[in-house]
Amino acid sequence: MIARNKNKDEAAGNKHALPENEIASEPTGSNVNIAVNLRKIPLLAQLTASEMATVKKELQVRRFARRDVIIKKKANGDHLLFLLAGRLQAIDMTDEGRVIGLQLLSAGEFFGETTLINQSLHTASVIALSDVLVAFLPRLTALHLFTHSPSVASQIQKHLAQKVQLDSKFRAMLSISNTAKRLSRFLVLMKQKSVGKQELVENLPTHQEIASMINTSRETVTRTLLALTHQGIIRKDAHRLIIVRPEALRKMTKSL
Amino acid sequence: MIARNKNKDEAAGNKHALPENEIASEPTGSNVNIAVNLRKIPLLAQLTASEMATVKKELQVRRFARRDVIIKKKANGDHLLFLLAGRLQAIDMTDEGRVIGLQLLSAGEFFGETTLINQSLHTASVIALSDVLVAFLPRLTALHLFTHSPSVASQIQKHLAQKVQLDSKFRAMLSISNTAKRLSRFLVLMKQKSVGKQELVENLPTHQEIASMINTSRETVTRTLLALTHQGIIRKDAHRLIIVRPEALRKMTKSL
DNA sequence: TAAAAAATGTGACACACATCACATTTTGGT
DNA sequence: ACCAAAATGTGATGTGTGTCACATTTTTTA
Repeated sequence: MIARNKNKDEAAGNKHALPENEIASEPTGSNVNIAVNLRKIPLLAQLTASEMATVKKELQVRRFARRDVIIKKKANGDHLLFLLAGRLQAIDMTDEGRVIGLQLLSAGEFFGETTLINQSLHTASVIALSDVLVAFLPRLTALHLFTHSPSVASQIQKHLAQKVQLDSKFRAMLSISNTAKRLSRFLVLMKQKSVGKQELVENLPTHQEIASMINTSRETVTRTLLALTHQGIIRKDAHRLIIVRPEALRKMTKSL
Repeated sequence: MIARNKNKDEAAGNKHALPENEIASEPTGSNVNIAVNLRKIPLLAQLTASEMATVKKELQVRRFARRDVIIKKKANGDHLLFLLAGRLQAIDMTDEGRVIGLQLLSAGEFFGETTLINQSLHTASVIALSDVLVAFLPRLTALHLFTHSPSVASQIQKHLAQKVQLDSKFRAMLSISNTAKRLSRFLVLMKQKSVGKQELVENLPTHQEIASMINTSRETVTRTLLALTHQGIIRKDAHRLIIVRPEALRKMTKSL
């Protein structure tokens, strides 16, 4: 099942493979000095002036290139991280070395929070899908906010609860045996806005990335997407996917 | 893939199928009047005397029989629930009607919390694997504790963070292509205590239940478990499974 | 804007495992 | 202690889709 990276198709995925030996606790990436508008980060938007000042003082911004590793699995959770610009993906690896896509992150979102809360090691790696800007907030400051800032505490609680529910939807999706149905369900979960009767998926991941998230092969994603296009259910346009007939797609996920 | 319940083997699973039409918001099950020792529920153990009094007043205990439905997917989240005795399973269904096992719950654990926090509808159903005793705490009281009791707030935060991390482990497990490896990984995730060099899985679910959690068929679970037994890696004894050679099992999950 | 690297598209083939259809054993209810 | 119902065990068979091996197109990078 699914490619092992000896195949030409996958080889690329391993070029920036995570070096197992080097335990990075010091964040890598190049420091940049830019003014961050903290009010634009939802989690921090409602901090008091004094909290805001502390955060501003301790926040460090770093730039990473596409394919760089921002968090390495099993490393310590020293910081809460904010994605200021670009796109990230949380991944794990099977023991055969195949990538398992866990989560896609967009600007404004934060990550690394569960590791801080549990005082555990990172359970997944995070890599850059594009050039990115990431802000690092030291562990103790972040934990203090988690417990002492009512606005942050409540947001974290909601955020985690939502993540748990989303994960259970993903689990259900992964349990669909038929690959075409699984992909259809994935598209339904991915869709962001609706424009009239049509629905939109912006920033469609590559076939390889999709494959890694829905537990199938790159080729099958290609074939299935083609089939859906021929049936007039979806349409592709640059990096967007338009669900032309959402009902048809949703029906795909059900009836045999 | 995997049985559709027209098969004799699965038919049983559908006998107590969740009736889609009836939207149960009132909890079912028969009321019982027993004194609950709240200090034995970890989440409530550190409440103040006055909080404890309120909870005691509002808590309702109900008894359910094996296979009863305690929470129905898409119902409102009106209560936080505590499992006082017995075993529960959170499940979802594929559109073909196959059961997807999401989580096993044992005495002392609570559930229904994400629905309360998100003010959403239940995203999964919960059924009794044995006769059970469940305590119901009304929504508003529970939410009040979540935000106003520091001990509860912090426990909920840790609990959710842990759940998220466990879910990601499960996701990784589900992405293992080889069924035997997947089952081995599942056993590793299930193992509770270690006795000397051997490891224990108490309350081993039925083959059918295991199959529903690791996305395979009941027959394959039977065959694989048999194979592992013949290799002397595991041993079965009543409702326990003994991992005789943990290293061997762990190696199973890796090398091809 | 050329060259290199990713991403996408496509046919052929093999095999892991779901499915089916039973037999046998264990568990649970009365 | 009995009977029914669940759970477990086992062979035969068909097929969905992963794998391989390329061609073609698009995107990056120099």
